Amino acid sequence: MGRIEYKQYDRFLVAVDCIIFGFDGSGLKALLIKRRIEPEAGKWSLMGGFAEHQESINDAAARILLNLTGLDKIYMEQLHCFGDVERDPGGRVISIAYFALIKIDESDADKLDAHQAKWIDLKKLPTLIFDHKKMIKLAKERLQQKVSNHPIGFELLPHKFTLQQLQALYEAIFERSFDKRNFTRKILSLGILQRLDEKEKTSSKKGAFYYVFDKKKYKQLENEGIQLI
Amino acid sequence: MGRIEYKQYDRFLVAVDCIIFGFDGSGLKALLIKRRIEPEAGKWSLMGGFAEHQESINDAAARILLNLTGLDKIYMEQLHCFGDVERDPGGRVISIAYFALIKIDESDADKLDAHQAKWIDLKKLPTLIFDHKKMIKLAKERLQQKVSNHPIGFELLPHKFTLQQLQALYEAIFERSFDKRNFTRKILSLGILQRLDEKEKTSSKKGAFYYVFDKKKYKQLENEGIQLI
DNA sequence: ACAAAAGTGTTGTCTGTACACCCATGC
DNA sequence: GCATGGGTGTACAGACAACACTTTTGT
Repeated sequence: MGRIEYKQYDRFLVAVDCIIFGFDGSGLKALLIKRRIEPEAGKWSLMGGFAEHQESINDAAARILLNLTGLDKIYMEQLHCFGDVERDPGGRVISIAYFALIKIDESDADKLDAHQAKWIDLKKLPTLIFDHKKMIKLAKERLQQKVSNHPIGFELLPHKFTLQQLQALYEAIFERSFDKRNFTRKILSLGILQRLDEKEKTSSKKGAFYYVFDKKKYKQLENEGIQLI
Repeated sequence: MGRIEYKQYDRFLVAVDCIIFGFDGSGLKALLIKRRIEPEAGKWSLMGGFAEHQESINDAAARILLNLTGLDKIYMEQLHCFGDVERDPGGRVISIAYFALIKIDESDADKLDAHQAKWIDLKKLPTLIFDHKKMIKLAKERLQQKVSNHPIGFELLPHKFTLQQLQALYEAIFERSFDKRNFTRKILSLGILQRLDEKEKTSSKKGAFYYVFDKKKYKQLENEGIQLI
């Protein structure tokens, strides 16, 4: 069966835009670039690109993320297809938005520089091209929802982290504070964290234990679903 | 600013496929058609069509739904973009899937006949073309999730309905049974149902009160979020 | 010895769940 | 008067939220 049908229908440019989240200990950040092509060259933008025929849309998203950050095997999830007629003044382009969670210090600094990419706090977003601000807003909502039931927050933290870092992350994502005692009890009761014998000593004299996320224990729980927040 | 850029990139056919849910008192149903174009003509399929340049993707979905059912102003939500390279043997087509909830008796029977459309119980799906079964599976999961927090289930019921119909709907969506007393208490405690003075008398001698969904009261609650299940 | 962050328990309230009987009516 | 589905209450258990003091150790 050849690819001979469907001749008479309109064809579209298909863009992929990536909302890349990171966390540096204080606020939740998105990775933004200075756009290099017209229209709107020089303006703040999400990292994006056009899908190609020989790759799936998911693969296109992975390629674009790799291109900017040098990272692959990253947590990434399709967000939404944005398909308004006038969303891109450069043409009839639909955009499939993806959001990704990366460890902020693992990205390739040279590549980021080459794209003039910056980590920008979600509370201090500049003007963005097209519908990119809407995309980020939706991505943040989806992240909140997802994080409530899945332990994907760990994708944003270093391999080992303290409970305080974890709590700070959740507070940044949900833009609210949690009671330290309740938070600790809840998280530990899930049984998906493993305490190391090592302590983080830079931010206190007593020192705080490091923990690691135990993926195996989580896999066991996954089907029942977990309630984190 | 003309539409002169982006010349060198690949262009895609963009399909829209609609998962149309309905409820007839027993099982949850999806509206399927016999496909009329090659490839795979004559096979069971979701209702779909190609997006056109002068319409948004959302508008395309609404057009396709109207085309099949004669209905507009229907609850419809974008589900996911399916973008695998080989998903459609007829060409490099990406598909944006939408799911819709309609009142099964309000659809236009002549139009359904014209497309050889049938309401098929989700538990008895036939073989479907392409990735359509995957689409339905994902749509059902999304419906469950959405219905847990939003009163969209009412879109599937007649304007006035009994508590038993409502419970049967939820049991069909979640594929489990609920305790009648707990279900009634929970639903009524939300304060979004209004009891009519009228009773449904065909299925019992005592008769069951009709209720209507009170949209205004729901709007007041919407921001807090509601927990239905 | 003191400053600074780490770590830890108890109580009351709310929410979910399990469970069984009387009611109204048409026949 | 009886069969049929309609409608209702209670008690227990688990989850959540509010709340403050002691511990460790580097200086």
